[in-house]
Amino acid sequence: MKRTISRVAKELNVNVETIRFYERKSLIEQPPKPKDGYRHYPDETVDRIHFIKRAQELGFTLDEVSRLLSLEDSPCSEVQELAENKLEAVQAKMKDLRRLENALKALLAQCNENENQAHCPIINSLQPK
Amino acid sequence: MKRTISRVAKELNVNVETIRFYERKSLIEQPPKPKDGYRHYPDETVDRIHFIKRAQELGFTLDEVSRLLSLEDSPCSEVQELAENKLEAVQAKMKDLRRLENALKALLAQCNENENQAHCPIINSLQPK
DNA sequence: ATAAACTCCGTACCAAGGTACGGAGTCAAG
DNA sequence: CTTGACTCCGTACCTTGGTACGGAGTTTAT
Repeated sequence: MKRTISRVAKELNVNVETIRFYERKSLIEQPPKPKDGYRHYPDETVDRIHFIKRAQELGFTLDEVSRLLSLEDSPCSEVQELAENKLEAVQAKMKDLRRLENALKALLAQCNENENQAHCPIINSLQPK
Repeated sequence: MKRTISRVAKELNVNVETIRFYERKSLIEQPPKPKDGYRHYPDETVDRIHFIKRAQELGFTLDEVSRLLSLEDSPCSEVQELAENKLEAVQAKMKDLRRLENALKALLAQCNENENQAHCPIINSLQPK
């Protein structure tokens, strides 16, 4: 029995709508519509969606996944470059979050030392002097 | 001379449209429109936008900023709770990014050890076996 | 007094990654 | 053979934090 779109969805634990969305984005190819009946999806499409999902778990956007898919048979170096850029972006984001973490921790520490529970040092720090 | 919206924008280095956007979101109050002429913006509004911008720098969303603004004269504990939640969210996000960082580093290491430059181990790891 | 610059207001649009809806066609089970 | 489930397709909607546009009114500079 042929694989309809909802079978694919079930196999991969994604929504039918998501698959159609990937089709619209040209991340996967829409199988031809048979004279009568429903479209059926080959193994390649299932594999491709799998690929997309794994790449997303690595933090790649769909646009980047699209590039990765186009590099499937390309030399390592091009893929490597994408991965390096992503790594840098991840590290930059972490740096920013560390800044937030430190700022929040400092403010919370001020709260704990605060005698005057009626007025919060966090609010104070946000108000222009 | 009264402060028009573009004066506020210039003072705070934000767009006029952003100020209007905050008005629509009820983060700031729109000053009444005089019988003739333009609205003019009091110091309080400028201070409030300043507050918004600083809170955003701490990672708070506009919805959260809205809550913070409503807590301006509330006991420390409520503000503290918001900040603690934010800190937790920041730390959770960092944890996720560290996972990405490690995964990407591991893949890039495989690339560097890779003899067969024609096929990339990153692509390999994304493809279903 | 007229043109340039600014305000006001409603509405539409942007990214990203989907989700939801509605109507028509199709398929499978009882 | 009918009912319920599924597909197909286009389109609209969601979130977040704004940005852009267009026309009418107003103010300022020359």
